[in-house]
Amino acid sequence: MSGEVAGPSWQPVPRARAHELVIAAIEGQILAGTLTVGDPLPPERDLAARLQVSRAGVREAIRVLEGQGVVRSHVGSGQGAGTFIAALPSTGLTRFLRLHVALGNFDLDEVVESRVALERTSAALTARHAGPEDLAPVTAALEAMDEPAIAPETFNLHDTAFHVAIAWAGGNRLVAEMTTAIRDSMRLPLQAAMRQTSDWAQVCAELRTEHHAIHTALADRDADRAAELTEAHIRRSYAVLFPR
Amino acid sequence: MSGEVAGPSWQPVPRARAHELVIAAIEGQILAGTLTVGDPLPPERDLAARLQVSRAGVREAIRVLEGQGVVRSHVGSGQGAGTFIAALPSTGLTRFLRLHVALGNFDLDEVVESRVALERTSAALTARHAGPEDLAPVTAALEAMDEPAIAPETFNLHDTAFHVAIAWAGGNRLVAEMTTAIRDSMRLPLQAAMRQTSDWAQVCAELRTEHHAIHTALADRDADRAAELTEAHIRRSYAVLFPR
DNA sequence: GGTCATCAAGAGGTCTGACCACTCAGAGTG
DNA sequence: CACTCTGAGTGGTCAGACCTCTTGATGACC
Repeated sequence: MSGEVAGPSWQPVPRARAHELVIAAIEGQILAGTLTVGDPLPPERDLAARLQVSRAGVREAIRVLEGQGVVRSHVGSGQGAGTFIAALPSTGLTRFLRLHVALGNFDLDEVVESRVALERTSAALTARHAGPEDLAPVTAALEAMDEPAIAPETFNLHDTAFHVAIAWAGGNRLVAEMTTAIRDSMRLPLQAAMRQTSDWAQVCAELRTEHHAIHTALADRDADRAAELTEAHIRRSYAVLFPR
Repeated sequence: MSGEVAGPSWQPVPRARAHELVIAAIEGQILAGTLTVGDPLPPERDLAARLQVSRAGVREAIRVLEGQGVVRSHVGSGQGAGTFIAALPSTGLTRFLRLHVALGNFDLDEVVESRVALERTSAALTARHAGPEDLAPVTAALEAMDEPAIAPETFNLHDTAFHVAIAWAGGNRLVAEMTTAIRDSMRLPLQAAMRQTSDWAQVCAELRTEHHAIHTALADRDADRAAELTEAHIRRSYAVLFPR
């Protein structure tokens, strides 16, 4: 309690926990390129022994990385068993957004603005680069929504599929992952809003029309129009479904 | 091995692991709204007893949620000790992107396109909504980069700060978080590229000019110009620093 | 009465060692 | 040759002990 006055600046030492050291070790190998997609991690017991931590610490680290979609574990023996570097970004990102949206860390306006930014890009990319075969899932979702007297739940499902399919057709995986995660995190809130809508048939009809217009723009390879229509569609949807 | 032919469709049962059940339990409380930011979780031992799993399972679940920035643990006793619902989206998102970029799940073009989409939006939002006081950190980063004969590492640091500050000045936390995470995940690759540039002084001067132009557009509250300049700046930077 | 050292309690952090469940490879068997 | 069985190695789970940290109460001392 004495050296506070003008002493040498003591920077707080991190005091890392065991599992954080393990994460850092694995992350280091990944960033260094010595561990790439498909590679196996050593067995938990080995890793624990090598890093001088308990197996519990190793397992906690693996859980965190698994939660981020970086790693994937399989029980069993021989070929295929063990923990491997994976490429499953969706798993982690979706839960991440779902929880933080639910916690109110991001409110509706922010989500809408983000969706607009990402999906404008998706739409433009898809219009420019996607051929008819890439548009097949988009078309399929579009037609599924044309079912007469469709229930909000079903519609919402295909609606999600429609937007997600456009995102992936654009060929940009990062944009697509973020779009998927955001749209997915909004599925339940959107569904609740749809169920509370007074005139569902009317709303449904409008959404259908807008979807068809977007689809046409994509098929016409008109990037600007597709982007504009997508932005208008998203903004209008939220305005209708979440009136203030 | 007999009932395969036209038997009743057996859907695979999930076989969830213990920690996943714990996550689901906590996530359920969050989605239901009974657990919000600042609330404490029961002590690990209690939670384990209530959910009928071992403490290890509870700890693995908490680690996953901590990795996503949903929860935060503090040792000790009394007020302030324990595990709490938190709102730290950055922590998780940054590592997520850093690792997946390193793993090559997202390549450079995809990252650039995403940055353009997000930062165009940030720039426009900032130009529209931010007052001079919100622009202070942007200005500070700008001036820090004007230091003559600045080292690439230092420049890169302030460059990151500049773009991140714009993102936050826009007032959209989701866009800002994603922008921060992406920019941060590119810091090391960018730094490496800057160090390898043949004519650093020249590149540096160009980047400075573009930054100043963006700053002026923001101060002028010209959203369209700010967005256009930002897009051009990002695309040009990558074209110069990562020539093919 | 105030101030300070001390200590107990309660929280997370760690480790150990055991056992279970699953899966594959290969030995053994008809 | 085909099938079955078994062993071994992997992650999954658990129980229990102990450590460290932090707080708040206790009580001695001034």
